[in-house]
Parts: sequence; structure tokens; C-alpha cells
Amino acid sequence: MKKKITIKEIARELDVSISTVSKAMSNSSEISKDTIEKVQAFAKLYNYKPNNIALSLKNKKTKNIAVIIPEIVHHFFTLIISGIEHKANELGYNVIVCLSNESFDKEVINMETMANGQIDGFLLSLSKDTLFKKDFHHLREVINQGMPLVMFDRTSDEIYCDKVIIDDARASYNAIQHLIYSGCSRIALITTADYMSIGKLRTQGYVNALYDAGIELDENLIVKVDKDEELDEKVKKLFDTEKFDAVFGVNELYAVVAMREAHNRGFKIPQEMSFVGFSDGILSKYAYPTLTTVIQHGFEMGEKAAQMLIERLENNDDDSSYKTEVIKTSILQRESTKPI
Amino acid sequence: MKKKITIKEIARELDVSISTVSKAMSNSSEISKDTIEKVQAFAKLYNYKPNNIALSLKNKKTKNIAVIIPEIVHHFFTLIISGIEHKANELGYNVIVCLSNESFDKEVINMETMANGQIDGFLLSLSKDTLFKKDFHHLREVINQGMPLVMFDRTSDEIYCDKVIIDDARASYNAIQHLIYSGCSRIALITTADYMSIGKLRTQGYVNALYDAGIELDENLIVKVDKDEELDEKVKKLFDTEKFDAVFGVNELYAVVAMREAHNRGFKIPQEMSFVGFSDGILSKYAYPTLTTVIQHGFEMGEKAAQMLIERLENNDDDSSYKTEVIKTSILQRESTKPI
DNA sequence: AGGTGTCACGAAAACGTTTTAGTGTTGAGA
DNA sequence: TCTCAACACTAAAACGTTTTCGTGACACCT
Repeated sequence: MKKKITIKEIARELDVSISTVSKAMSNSSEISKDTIEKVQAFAKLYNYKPNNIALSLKNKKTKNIAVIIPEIVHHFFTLIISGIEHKANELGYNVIVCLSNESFDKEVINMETMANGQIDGFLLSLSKDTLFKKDFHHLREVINQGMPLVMFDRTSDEIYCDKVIIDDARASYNAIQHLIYSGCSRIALITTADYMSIGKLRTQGYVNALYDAGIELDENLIVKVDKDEELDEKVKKLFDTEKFDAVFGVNELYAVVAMREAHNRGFKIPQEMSFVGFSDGILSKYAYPTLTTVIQHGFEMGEKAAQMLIERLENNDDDSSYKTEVIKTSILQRESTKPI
Repeated sequence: MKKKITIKEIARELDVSISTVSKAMSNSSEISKDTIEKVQAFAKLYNYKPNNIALSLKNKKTKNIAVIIPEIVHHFFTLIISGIEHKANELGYNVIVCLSNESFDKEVINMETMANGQIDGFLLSLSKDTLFKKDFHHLREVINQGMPLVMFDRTSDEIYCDKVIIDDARASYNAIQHLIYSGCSRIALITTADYMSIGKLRTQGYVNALYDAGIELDENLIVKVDKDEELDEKVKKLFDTEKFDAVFGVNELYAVVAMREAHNRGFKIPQEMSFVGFSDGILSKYAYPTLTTVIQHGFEMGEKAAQMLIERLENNDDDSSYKTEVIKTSILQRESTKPI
């Protein structure tokens, strides 16, 4: 077990000073060619690599960024992480992943432990709990300390910082329009509780699309799901009490579960009933029939967020004011809707 | 923007020495009650938190562990990461996630950048590329440097280190047995290329189970899929050329795609044809019909791996030799197989 | 008065690096 | 012979901690 070698040991072995070794390693012009060669050869032989912790302390930057997400067991989030990781690595940064598990407390703890030197900046998507509590003091704190923060997907208007979002209202508008164009007119909506901004915005798009198409809004066709456990029950109730020819789910799970129920009740899909989901995950792709969805381009979102953060880290001319980038969505037509 | 305060500044403000502040913060008995109170009050007021990088440098430990996985967009891996994160946090460690993207080169680069002080130990699942190349020098190197390494799921016999695996052969044996007990006798297998140890082991279990049940092996019923792109085609060919009453897929995707094909060809599931998958992901849960699967307990695997690594980090009495933990699997009976 | 102990604190080293500010030697120019 | 510059190198500070080893002041005992 040969331990890692340090600059100091190289200096001692070669009988030169520490500074000479350091400079030789960076090909400084102050050092003679002979010495440079000698030092670098020795360093290579003993597989010398500078200690990153020491460098971080010296440079006051770690080349690490933290991403705090509510859950990792979600296809959309894994896409985002892949995007973040890809872009960050490309720009020479490492990614530390923290999970808040949708808990406010864990989000705060994560930020506090990370903020003490471990990382140069934050990438954050708010937990449900935080959105519900509307307590953002931990975000203000890190921003005040001068640490850059970029929020993505689940953001808040109360915090001024860079953001990357998708235009949920428009995406949902397009999805509903797609259904209408394909001949549907009584469209049910399965959405989340209102404190989730995405649920709210997507509902907004639904309402607007109906309005613009001259279709009257029927509140009975809107199902709000607070917890995933009550999803099944609420979907069944919808089928029991209402008549409709299409369902739009604000995520792929809602759409797939509804489609399943339609299946069980003998509806022909998409002839008698159409389905559109949100976020193109594995469920949509392999559902039966395959599900038409709004694609959120999570990978691109991750890349963009990482890029914005790193740009801010490297151009410390923080005169530039905060930006909000909107990632475009698109609709992927599959088997669960009638072709237009 | 108030910058983070350091011990040195506290010392200057309060007109005491740096060491006094440091000791006061840790309630040292050397320091008078008065001074302790004064220092701690001041520290709290200015929200002092020790700089973790400085601590890491001093203590020669970072309380960070790296986990290198081939892909994050896989339910099983996200479960593992959740487990790792959960256990690591519980024990006071942070998790740095690196993606190898199934590439040998990226795996090597990840390990090299991490090994220079950033982390205290590695958690690793080998990339396909590495398994194919059988080049493990990067693993030997970190082990030689005295840095603990725990491998999970995709491991190699050529490396001596702690491991956490699932008993793939037995799990697959049990799955086949389940099918046989439920009345199936011509069971097709959809598996991966041989260099993937999991594919090999699961095939092994398949073969053994048939043998023990006195069913003759028919090579034509075994489909090997090299790349996911050729999956559809190979499955169709299987249905075109062979007759069978059950399919076992070595992952959930294979099983679901096969089930879908059966659906399209009008087979009644499970009466005419049964299906079992591997790894309990979202696909299995929401497939139509829902898929009976081998549950791998990824969360537990992650927890176990993290625990083994951290135990080794904290008990530097490395006299204890390497262990291999086997995570039990279980079969979750759903709609795609006949009840036994 | 001299010796001994305790208390409360401070100085300095150490972790591994980079960088600034010297420093000694050599050679050239006046 | 003196001065100056160039060269090749070194010493030391700095990043923010913790910890070891002092040390001065005071009280107590003989």
C-alpha cells in the first residue's frame, strides 16, 4: 500500500525546495529546463497528483456544485441530473447529489452542510414541503453569502435568482389543444394539489385552452390528487360519475393509471377515449397502448441549469441580473390519441 | 452580502487568540465559562460555521463518499442511490454521484479525479465497457493507495474488496420454479450478452431450474439481446418461430416488451402465456397486466453497501478480511402469472 | 520566601498547495 | 572594478482549522 506522494516529499527526495517543485510542475519559466524535467519525471514515476482539498482551501473554490432534488426515483429528475452531470463534467466540475425527500428540514440541512466550503454553488428544485410552507430563509441565506443559486423546475417567485423552468401553462395548453384538434371535447384533467406550482400552471393551461376553443369548463372533470395513494380511488370515482372522451394527466403516472382504468372498463383507446400525459418517461413509452405525452426535455434543462450556474461562478462580474430560461416542450404523438 | 466569518475574525473582534476561540467552540475545559459564553454568543450572532475544507485538510478525511454508477436513468440504480444516500447521511457522510455512462474511460477518469483527496472511499458498480474489457487497473490502484472500495451489483471476481450482490442465479432459479409450479413448461428466456455477469448468472439459474424440474432445455427458447435496439426485432422473431407458454425476462423491460407482443398477437395473459420480469420498477408496476417480478431490494443494497464502506472507514483496523454480502430477492406475484 | 499546582490562555506547528518577495551567483557593460 | 540585470532558486505567508506544548498569574502549603 503506497500512500499518495506530496510535493513536500518530492522536494525532499530531489533536494530542492517545495516552491521549485510546484513551479516545475506548472512549467514555470523561472525554473530551468533540467529541473523541470527531473521533477516531472519523478512526479510521474510516483504518480503524483495534487491534493484537491489543499487546492480548494488555497483557491477558495472547490469545483464542486451541489444539486438538491426532492427525489431521485423519478425519471424526469434522473434526466435532469444526467444533463447537469454531463455539462458540469464538460466544464470541469463535479456534482454532489443531495436528496431532500420532499422534506423542508432535510432541504435546509443539506444546504447548510454544503454551504460551508464544500461547494461553489447550488442547483435546487424545491421540495413539496418547502413549497407548502413557503419558507425560503435558507435560500436567502446562501444568496446573501454570495453563493450562486440556480433553481430549476420547482421554483418560487419569492426568490430572486437564476431559474430554469418549463412553460407549464403553455405546454399544457398545447396538450389540450392537441386533444381538441383530434376531436375530443369533454376532457378530464387529473392534477396535483394547488400549492404545487406545476399543478397550478398546468391547470391554467387546461382552462385557457378550453376557453379559447369555446368549450365550457366543467369543474367536475377536474380531479385533484393530494397524495399518490388516493390516485386509484379518485380515478375510479371520476369514471363512475362522469362522461368524457379524453384525459389529460399532469404527469405520466396519472395518465397511465387512468388509461388502465379505461382499459378495464372496456373503452377503446384512442377511438372512444384519448389520453395525454406529461413528461416522457419509461411508463409512457411502454404503456399499453403507448402514451402520447408532453416531452419536457429534462436533460436539456439540467444542462442549461448547470451552465448558468457555472457561468455565474466563473464571471464574478455579478452585474448581470438574474435570468429565467424557459425550456421548450413538445408533444410526442403515440398510440393513445387519434392522429390529427 | 455578508461573507462567511472565520475563527480568525472572531478572535480579532473579541481580542483573544485563535486557539482560545477554537477551544471555546468545543467547550474545552481549558477555557473559562465566561470566555466560552462570550465566544459562542458571538459565533452564533455571526452565524459562524467551521469551514469544511479546512477541516478536511486537517483531519485528512472529507466525510464524502463517491458512488460511481453506469447510468442513473434506471429505476434499480436510483433505488440503490436512495439507499446509499439514506445510510450515508444517517452516519454523517455526503454522497458524490458520478456517472460512467457505461464507459470504461469515464469510469477511470471519475475515479482518478475523486481519488485525490475529495473523498474517503468508493462505491462502484462496473460499467458494461469495463466488464467487457476486463481491465481493472484503476480499481487496483485506489485499493493500493489504501482507499476503501465497495462494489455492488456489477462486480468482478478479479478484484478483492467488499461486495454487495444479489444472488442472481438463485433469484432466477426461483422465478423459473414459480412459473413451473404455476403450470408452465415451455419457458422462453430473454437475456443479455454473456459478458454481463448478471445475464450469465440469470441464465444459469434458468438452466438449473429446468434441469431440476426434469424439463429438457431448448436452446431455441433462449434469446440473447446485445443492444436494446434489437430487442423488438428479436422478440418478434421468437414469437414467429417458437411455441411457448411463459417468458422470463432478465429485466423488466424485456419482459414488458415481450408481454406487449403477446398482447398484440392476441394471447390471453396469464391463461395462455405467463410473464416474469426482474427488478421491480415502475414498468412492472404499471404494465398491463401488471408484471410478476423478482424484487431486488435495491434500497437495501445501497444501504448495505454504504454501511460496509463507512464501517471500513471508521475501523481502520483493516485486519478484517473482505466480505461479500448477498441481498435476498423475493418474488412479487402480480397479474402476469397464474396464482400457484 | 520558596516551591508547587492550577487555571486560563497563547504561540506555533501541521495538513498540501500556490504565490510573492526575496537572494545568491553569474556575466556583461561601463 | 563596480553596477546591473538575468537567472534559478528558496523562504515564508496564506487558506481555516485543531492540537500540543508552553507560560504567566495566582493561590496555597511548608
